[in-house]
Amino acid sequence: MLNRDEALRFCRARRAAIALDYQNLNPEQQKAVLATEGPLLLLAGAGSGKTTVLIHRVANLIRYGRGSDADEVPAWVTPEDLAFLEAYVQRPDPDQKSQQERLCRLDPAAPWSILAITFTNKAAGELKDRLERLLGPQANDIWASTFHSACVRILRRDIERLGFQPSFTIYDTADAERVLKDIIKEFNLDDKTFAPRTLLGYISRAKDDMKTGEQYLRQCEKSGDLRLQKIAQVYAEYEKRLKKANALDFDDIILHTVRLLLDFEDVRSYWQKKFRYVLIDEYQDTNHLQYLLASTLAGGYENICVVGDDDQSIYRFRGATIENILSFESQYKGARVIRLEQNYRSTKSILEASNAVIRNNQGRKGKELWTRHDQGEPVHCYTAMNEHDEAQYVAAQILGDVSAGKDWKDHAVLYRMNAQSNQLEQAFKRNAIPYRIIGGIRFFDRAEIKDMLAYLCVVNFPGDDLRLGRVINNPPRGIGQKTIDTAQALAAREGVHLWDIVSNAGAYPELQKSAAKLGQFAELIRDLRQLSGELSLPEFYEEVLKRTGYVAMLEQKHSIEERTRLENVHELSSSIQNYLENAVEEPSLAGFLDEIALYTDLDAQDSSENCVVLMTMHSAKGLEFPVVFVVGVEEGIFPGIRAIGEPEEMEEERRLCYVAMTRAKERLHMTCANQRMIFGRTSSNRPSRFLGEIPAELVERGGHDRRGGESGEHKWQPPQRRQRPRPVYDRGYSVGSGYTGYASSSGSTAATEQGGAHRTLGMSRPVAALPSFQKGDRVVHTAFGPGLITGFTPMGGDALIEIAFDQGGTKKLMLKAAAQHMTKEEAD
DNA sequence: CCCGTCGTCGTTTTT
DNA sequence: CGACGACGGG
Repeated sequence: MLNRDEALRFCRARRAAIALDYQNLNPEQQKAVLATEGPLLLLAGAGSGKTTVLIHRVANLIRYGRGSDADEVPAWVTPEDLAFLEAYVQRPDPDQKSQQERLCRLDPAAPWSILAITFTNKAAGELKDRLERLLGPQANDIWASTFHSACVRILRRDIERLGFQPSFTIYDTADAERVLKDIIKEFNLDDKTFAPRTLLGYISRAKDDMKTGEQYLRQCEKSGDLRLQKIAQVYAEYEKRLKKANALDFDDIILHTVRLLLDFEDVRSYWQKKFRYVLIDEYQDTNHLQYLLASTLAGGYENICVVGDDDQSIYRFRGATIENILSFESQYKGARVIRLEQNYRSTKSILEASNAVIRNNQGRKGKELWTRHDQGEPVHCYTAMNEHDEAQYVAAQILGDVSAGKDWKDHAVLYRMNAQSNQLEQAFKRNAIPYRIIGGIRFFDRAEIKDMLAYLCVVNFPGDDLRLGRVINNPPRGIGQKTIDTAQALAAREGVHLWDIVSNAGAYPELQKSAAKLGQFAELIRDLRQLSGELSLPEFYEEVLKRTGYVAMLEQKHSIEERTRLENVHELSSSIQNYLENAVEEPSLAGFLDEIALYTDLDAQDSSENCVVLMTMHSAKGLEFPVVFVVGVEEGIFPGIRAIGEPEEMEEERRLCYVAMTRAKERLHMTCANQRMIFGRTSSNRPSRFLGEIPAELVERGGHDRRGGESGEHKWQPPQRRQRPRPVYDRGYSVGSGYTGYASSSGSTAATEQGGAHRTLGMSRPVAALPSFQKGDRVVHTAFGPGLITGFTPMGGDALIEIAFDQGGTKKLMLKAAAQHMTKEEAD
């Protein structure tokens, strides 16, 4: 037993000894790792090493428990131990490491008692991976997951208390909108004043407020607003239908979990006892409900650590409330706050410019990032004549960088709206720049994939009226809308599922005409249900493809579209394979559907692919690139038209600007255009106010500045640039060399190009229809004449091909674009 | 019942 | 410009 003074010294030495494990972290980061107990707010600026801290913090909990943050000493500690530890801190000896660990450990946390919540599956996956690398297999027991998957795990266990079957299905946004649309139709409401999407927003907000349909209705009745009352009625009906279908939408997953925890003391205390440490990442993106969930789960030990950056809150439009982070300290009295302000990512110029912009916001905690990095280049602001010129500038800069030794993948182009990507794509195709678009249509959002999943859902649970309605006449079985309406009306009247009517159609005189067809369909589903019990999942899926006639339907047609769909449908079986390989529990159809519902993004993007990346500024959050282009920085676009005159919205746009700018490590370009065509209309916007907020001395201007004459007529050139392979920009993009002549013809045809107009290059398994050229083919190009394909590199949904032309040397082209101008040379 | 044409209306996104 | 939904002819 130590005396008081010795105990104090022991604690100090213990903390210092533990800190030795984290010497590569800066003092603030170390503090965050070592502060294990009680509520902690970690304000982590962009590029401040947040994830590293999170990982080490978890590791510390598992290795040392609360050893670094406690002022108590185990009774078995002797003065000799104290002496040992103090000496160890002075001169660490690797041979004595295990002795040090034994002395420093205090209630080490079991992996399963740690809950680490992130927003995306990707982030959760990365967290798990890095933890496993650091801690070994025990990391698998850590609950590192998204809000939604953690809640589903909780709900599968206890949701019966709320009157749902544990086998509930999950409705995605499209499903939810479908249900709303049906209700709107049934209620005879105008779908313009009651747009499903808008209604879903109201419902979402009501849920965030923890209002049931009934409660919301009562609240709206008091308000006297007729439209709100209608909306509340729709919500009540929506709630009823989901309950009947045993379905939960994304909001319900959180809402019902919170209900479960609040209303059932035993459930609550079970989970509160289980989770000794709760960590929430991206806290600035949480909504009220998620706050409730987190604080309730952490309500036992109150060891809650939230990590976030109020300046990077960009999801207000989907319910995130910056209040959660701003008021954390008042929610948790005695909460510790640690600021991570050292930035390890960007140059001084980029950081100072970003700081200057965000400083114009009112509602923020206040935080100034700094770096040890060099000043670097100024921020390059280029004023283009139009969007075409803008895209060409970006392309030319990238070509310059690459010839100076940079990789394609060192570049990212960020825009406000997906619609802005088109011109950039064209420019990249013209200049043979391999690129990849992130976002847009995703694999699991494709119609054919949703169709197949709907079949699986119906087989899993025929009472799934929504999915049944989707597949009943798809492929066409002669079951028309009228029949479906009749059956639906019958189901509503009798209070049963659509399936109950369909599978027993003969009993209803109203369905006399289509009874045979309905019977056939019912038979199909019954057969499949039987098979699902007998076959393995992949075998079963093959049967579904065959027996539903879906594949046959696609095989009949021969357009590129159908070929692509066919491939996608087959591709789904690799998702099944993937599920089987990674399944934690006994794999099942229900388990697969569960996973799919929440893991829209199963196959993470392959970041090793050497491509320029194009994405929205929103998608760029959390990423970094040596060179970043922020395009369309104009009033009306960024900030968007809807934000002008709305101070709150404007601040959100500014935060978005901050996020976009801080993605850049070495060089940041921001561009705007004097004139731009968007949505088929030409408009002329002034440069964004955000540009004006960057101190002039940090900026280098270029391009066609309207006011400053043509001062910066020619764009800035990177100092290290020596030669450029194709001086496309300098010669002007519309007239001149044969190359650009080709470019303009491509520009006009590109819109009709097969497959290319679709965003097949999304995050998920791009199975695009590629024109059938391959390495070794002899081709004739309309602009360059005959040649031989000497290189073929698949890239996203496209491919970069290299062609050695008989005259004029070797050119690199994007296949989809080039195919427009190429034919195979017939063998003679 | 199926497929084609015309007209409308456009942020941002994860689960 | 282009995706998607509402109508009307085959």
